Amino acid sequence: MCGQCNYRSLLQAGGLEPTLNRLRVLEVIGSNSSPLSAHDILATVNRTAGINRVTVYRILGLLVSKGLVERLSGGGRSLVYGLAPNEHHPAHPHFHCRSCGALQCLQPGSLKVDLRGIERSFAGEIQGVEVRVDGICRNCLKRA
Amino acid sequence: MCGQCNYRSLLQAGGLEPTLNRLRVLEVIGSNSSPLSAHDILATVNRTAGINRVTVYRILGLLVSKGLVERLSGGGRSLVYGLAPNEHHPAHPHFHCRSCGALQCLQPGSLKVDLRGIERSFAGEIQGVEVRVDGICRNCLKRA
DNA sequence: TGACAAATGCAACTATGTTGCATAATGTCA
DNA sequence: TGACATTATGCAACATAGTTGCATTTGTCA
Ligand SMILES: [Mn+2]
Ligand SMILES: [Mn+2]
Ligand SMILES: [Zn+2]
Ligand SMILES: [Zn+2]
Repeated sequence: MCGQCNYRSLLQAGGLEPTLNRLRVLEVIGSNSSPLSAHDILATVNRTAGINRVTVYRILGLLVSKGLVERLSGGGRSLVYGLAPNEHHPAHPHFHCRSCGALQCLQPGSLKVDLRGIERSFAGEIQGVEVRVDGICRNCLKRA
Repeated sequence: MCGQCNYRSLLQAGGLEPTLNRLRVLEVIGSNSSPLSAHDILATVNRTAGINRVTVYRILGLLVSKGLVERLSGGGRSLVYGLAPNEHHPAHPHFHCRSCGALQCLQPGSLKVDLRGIERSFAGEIQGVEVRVDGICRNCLKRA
């Protein structure tokens, strides 16, 4: 979630024409409190203006390839999309509820990952680390 | 990968009849050096004896629900399956190559995750943490 | 053996994501 | 501005991953 990002500038910084569709997709991702699936992004954008499913997938691919958006495993069958870490948005882990499927952002720094061991012993190039905590969310605990 | 597991006992410990299909699926998972997709498991089991695709999915669901096998995000569209952590198999992170898609197990302990911050601040029940490191593997680096 | 339950197979289906190709919108430059 | 190229979008078809309903087979046990 971000109140400080200028999405038009972000797109231009990534070398992408700031078309209306791209702006809408990026705004939906940026204004949501947790990462969204392509399906949810499509549905949300569609509430204000028509957009094709394939266009959404293509825009998501572009945004990820330019580093504006990160693509994560949602814990289920679909991938989810959130703003990529930047100066306003520190990287952070996510929590996936195995009961209701909800996904939430956890505090940046709430979970420390020490990469030094891998960086020493691993022969490839490390580009990112995804941490997903799984369990039962508070709401589902109450219901049970 | 495991040379020490008695798969038949594992199944029985999980309250599952040790049918041939279940044994074969569990052996394929247990003898591979990295987690496998349902597609790969099906193909491997099929080399020695016929088995239906749906049966494989159902067995995988059972093995996961009984805690014998863990289901992970493979970094792409499909989920992958590996032996669940136990006394012979400490939990460990995985590496996903964005170029060739290969998945490898990393050393247990090569990447330390400190859960204490979350355990203090998070209201739900934490059941597991999945860590996936993404990047370019050694082979793909050489090729480039 | 016969009754019952559990496991498997098969067809059809859903969900998610991709490709090829046509059209529409936009940018470039004379 | 008008011609032309480039880029973005839409649409249909396809591909892949996973699920469901229901019939058949296999196993358990009295
Ligand atoms: Mn987040
Ligand atoms: Mn592993
Ligand atoms: Zn929940
Ligand atoms: Zn590779």
